[in-house]
Amino acid sequence: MFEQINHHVTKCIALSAEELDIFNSILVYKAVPKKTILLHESEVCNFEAYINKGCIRNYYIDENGFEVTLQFAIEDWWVSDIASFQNHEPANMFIETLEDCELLMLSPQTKEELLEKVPKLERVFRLMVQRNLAVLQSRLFKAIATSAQEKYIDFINRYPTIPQRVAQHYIASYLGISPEFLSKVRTKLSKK
Amino acid sequence: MFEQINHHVTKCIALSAEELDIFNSILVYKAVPKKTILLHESEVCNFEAYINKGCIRNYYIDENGFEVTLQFAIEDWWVSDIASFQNHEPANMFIETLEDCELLMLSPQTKEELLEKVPKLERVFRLMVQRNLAVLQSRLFKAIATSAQEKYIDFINRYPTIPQRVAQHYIASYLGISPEFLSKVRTKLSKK
DNA sequence: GATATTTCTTGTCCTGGTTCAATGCCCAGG
DNA sequence: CCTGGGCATTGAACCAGGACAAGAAATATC
Repeated sequence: MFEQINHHVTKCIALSAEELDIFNSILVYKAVPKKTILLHESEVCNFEAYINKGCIRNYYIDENGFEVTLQFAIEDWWVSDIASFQNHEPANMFIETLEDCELLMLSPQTKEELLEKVPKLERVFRLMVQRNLAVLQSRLFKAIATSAQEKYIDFINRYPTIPQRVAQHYIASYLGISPEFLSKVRTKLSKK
Repeated sequence: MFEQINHHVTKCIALSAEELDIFNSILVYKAVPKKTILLHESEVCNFEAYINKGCIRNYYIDENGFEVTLQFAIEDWWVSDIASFQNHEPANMFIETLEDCELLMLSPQTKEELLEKVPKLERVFRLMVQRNLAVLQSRLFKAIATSAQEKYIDFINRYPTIPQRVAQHYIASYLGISPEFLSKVRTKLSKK
């Protein structure tokens, strides 16, 4: 059950067997069916979840009901609303499973406890956030500077397995275009 | 010289006088004239700079020469290409002073040294990155989901001092619209 | 296996924003 | 004091992508 996450963590930093044991003993396993809302806007997010198996998205909704998918997360990713989790403030996004999922969870308390017992992990979490930041930066850039077609091509290159797993209109909401237009882009591309 | 940055850091975490001394002794002061490129794309970023005074922007350029301003940074902010700095990989952005600046700089080596001597700061830097991430998330959302006019109104509410300090076309490139259209949005708003 | 529901496609019309060009403005340098 | 180069503004023509509607395809439900 823990091989995957241990491999994930030890890619960042070397840990002894005891440290890994502490780490694993603190994680809480949870199986969740698909279409479950893990976090609702304006709730405080009380988890950071490592995805052992499954697929999750988090998204915003604006006052007109317009939905923006912020991220798809699959195996070997973490999901959370970090700001809400960290500062115990209400989240401004939703987190929802798209498939049946197996998760390994931390709460604010257990994360605190973990970092106290294995301070080296502080670095792992910082690197995680940083990587996230880099991804988001390049995404913002593309959202602003490129056409719908380029965005879609870039998306399937970067996440080739996602299109087979999630409905197309979610991808449209990730790219910031209408589902109809995504469909048109796709037919245009397939004609080449 | 260090009051400002010390205040900034101790807002996050309590530090003893000795710890602050270590911190300050490691920082390197640097004055830089305006219009200086601090980091050029494809260089490795070797600094994290705290802005004691001045104004800086970082931006991407795509293959067609299209420019996107990722961030304006003023007093009490840090600038860097964190991914490049951390992983010693080539940057994909530029960092440029817009005014004469006074900076307090860390290099990868001195940051490492600092974190070793004052491990508590690890947390400060993580929180910094997290805050950055939260800002970027909400920005991506707005870039995708809102009109040019909304983006501009949101911008001046969030950063009321910036418009007086930087040229308008930089703001347009931050908002992801053309300078001409920003001008039209502004005249429209002023007529109300 | 039939039906209901959700998802995807296709077409038409419409709009927010771009591009290009012309004009005026500000101010830095001689 | 003039002059030249970047900025901002305005207008006209254009286009990428949105909104809406209607049908087709795929999935879920019983």
